[in-house]
Amino acid sequence: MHHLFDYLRENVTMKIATYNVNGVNGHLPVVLKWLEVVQPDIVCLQELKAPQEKFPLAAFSEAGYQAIWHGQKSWNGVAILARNDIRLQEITRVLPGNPDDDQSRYLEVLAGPLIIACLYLPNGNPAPGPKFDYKLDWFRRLQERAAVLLSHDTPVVLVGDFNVIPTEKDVYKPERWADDALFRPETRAAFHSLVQQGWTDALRTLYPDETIYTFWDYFRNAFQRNAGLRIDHFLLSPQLKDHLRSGGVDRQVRGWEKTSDHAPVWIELSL
DNA sequence: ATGGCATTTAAAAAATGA
Repeated sequence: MHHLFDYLRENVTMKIATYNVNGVNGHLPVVLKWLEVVQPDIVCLQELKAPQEKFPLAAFSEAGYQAIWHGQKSWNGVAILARNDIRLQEITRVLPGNPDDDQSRYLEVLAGPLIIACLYLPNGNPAPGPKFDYKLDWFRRLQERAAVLLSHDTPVVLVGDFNVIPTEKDVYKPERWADDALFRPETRAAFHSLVQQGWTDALRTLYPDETIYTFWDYFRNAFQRNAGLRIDHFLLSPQLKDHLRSGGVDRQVRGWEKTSDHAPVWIELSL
């Protein structure tokens, strides 16, 4: 009976979403409304801005989701939600390589047939400086972990807020961002080098030439002017490349009241 | 070059973000 159930469930489309919520409690009504409308199977959240004990588990349970989360007081924090019929199991909540790193920015789980690594890469501003050094070192550690993940047979999705504008196409005014930690050559090189391991940038692959933004800052009517950035990404391991069916940005959510400065991004995989 | 806005923490103003 269980085998039959697994067989049936694994031959459907799985919708995976990522959303930097900029405060999971401050923006909880928006997150819940979006979940109800979109009903993704798996959701990666970043910037919880909540300590471990203040994660709103009850609200997500009521919405039909189980959760694993790694909170932190004031800043950072990542979580993975999965619909209740999906087997969800933590692998690690630490990005290896720096025992002194106490920032909650990485969570890796087994979710059904997939490994999902939910990440919130450091912003890195101002650059140059110690924060930029931390960003690049975090990137180095991520690339090491990503290589390990690629060496396994299980398909992997690296997903979250990378705080990287990969190309000039991904920012409304590239010249304004030349010295920013999200767009500096070192940052773009690190992202490019990661992708070159064999990952597929899902949204860019689906829409090679279109303007795709996932973030609009709160200032100067950035959303209304479409002055945005593409910094939230899905990277797919080689096994998943031919299973990518669709993807997009839920732009409308950015227009809601009391909303995050990011919009949710999603893909559909046929498994 | 700066600041525009928003969140959290915690009780005013600072730190952080991108």
